[in-house]
Amino acid sequence: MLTPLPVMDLPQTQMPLAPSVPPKPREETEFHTSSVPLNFARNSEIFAEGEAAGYVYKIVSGVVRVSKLLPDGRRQISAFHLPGDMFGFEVDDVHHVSAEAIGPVKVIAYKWQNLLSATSSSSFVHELLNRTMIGLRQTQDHLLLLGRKNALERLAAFLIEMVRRTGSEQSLHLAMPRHDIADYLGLTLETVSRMFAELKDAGIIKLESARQVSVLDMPKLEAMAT
Amino acid sequence: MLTPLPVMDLPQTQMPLAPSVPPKPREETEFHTSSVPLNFARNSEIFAEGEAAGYVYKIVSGVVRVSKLLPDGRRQISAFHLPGDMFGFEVDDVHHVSAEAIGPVKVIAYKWQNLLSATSSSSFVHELLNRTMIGLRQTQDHLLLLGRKNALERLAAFLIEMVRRTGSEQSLHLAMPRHDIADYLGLTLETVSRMFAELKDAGIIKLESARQVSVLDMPKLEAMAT
DNA sequence: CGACTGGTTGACGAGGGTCAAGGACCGTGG
DNA sequence: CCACGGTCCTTGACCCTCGTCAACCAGTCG
Repeated sequence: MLTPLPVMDLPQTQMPLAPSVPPKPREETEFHTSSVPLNFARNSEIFAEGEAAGYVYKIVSGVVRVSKLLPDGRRQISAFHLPGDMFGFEVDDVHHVSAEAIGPVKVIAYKWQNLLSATSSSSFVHELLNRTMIGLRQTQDHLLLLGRKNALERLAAFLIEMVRRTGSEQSLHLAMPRHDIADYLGLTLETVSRMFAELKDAGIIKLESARQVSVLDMPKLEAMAT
Repeated sequence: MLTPLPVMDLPQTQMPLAPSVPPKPREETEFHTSSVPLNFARNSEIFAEGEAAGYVYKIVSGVVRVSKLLPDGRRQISAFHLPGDMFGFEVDDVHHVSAEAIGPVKVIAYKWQNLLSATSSSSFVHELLNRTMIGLRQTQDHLLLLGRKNALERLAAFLIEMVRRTGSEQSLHLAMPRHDIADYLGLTLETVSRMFAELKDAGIIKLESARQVSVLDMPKLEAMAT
């Protein structure tokens, strides 16, 4: 199940605010260990597309967005990661997506090489294979959403996904702004906002605030997600 | 590198034409072996969403589409698989996508359990992990296409992908009809047809026939894919 | 209190979907 | 050899969903 091995409890240095340079695992801190706890501030970059990959991250707290950018700035968020999730796997040694902290985030970074080395149990490779296959499945589901669902269906599916993953039936808290939801769903933030209003007007959800949503009629919401 | 082990050379029975019932690996044929060669006719189903999973398939010849359906018939193709590709992995024992032969297809089916059992080398698990991570990366790239690219960019990206994967610089042969391309790109077949015409009118491609495309200006095509 | 970030709402237009007609290209059979 | 049917493809006309642009509102932090 992958639990951190020898963990150095680093003095948790205060992180600079975005968009300044994010902290990376440094030679000195990872000298004797394969797992390093790290903190990231709101909107700071955990790793960037094109950067050398070498670590796998497991979230302790906070939410992370993983995304790809086009040269002109259009962005697609491929996943949100919640506490317990892992991200940062790469086939080769280059990241082909970037990862950013949506709010303050605590992660544990594992050195990729150590995980696949002979010393590590093969059960870990199975674990990793499992997580990767699950990620692939979720991404395929998301393809269907982006390729074939309309705006209302997309938002409904998003809310259902969040309710399921956070385990919060009512009074769901959304960690991310409308802009991130839009870039996850392949929409604009205005359209996301309009669809929230539509679900609200239909009596399916209640907006306590922009980030705090109560699902009033789960069956109807599920019906809308098609 | 995963090559078939003891292969029984089955009498290659003539396949029924679609949409009749496709052949599945049967008990009698897999009794002593973990790999079975199979043939599928045009448009026949290799496996369906919701069906029990138990085999991994490697394509010998032909092209396979992997897709998901919404209840009302909207379809998203998540990938096309060419000879040498493998597909059919599942985390649990149920297929969450379906796979169909686009034309006549020859595959080798491997029993999933045998591949992960103690007898199989751990290098195979690494191989599988690699293929899955590559699939995940390609799917993430496709998310960006579906979520953020316009119709012309999508078709350009598709043609570039096909040129790269088939290794055919000029005179690319497309195995699939417009409808499948559309369902892969999240468009309608009419829009796909119009974008083909647009690329043709711009002098970037030449349409020998609907399925036979010559790329006249690869740099310009790459520029259009954004 | 003011500045900033984030969210909502409206007016308008464009990109791509829908509907429809017709053309091209097969393989089959008379 | 040609006619026929089926599948696939193209093109046009129209329309709808969602993106764009803009103004305004709400909450928060100094």
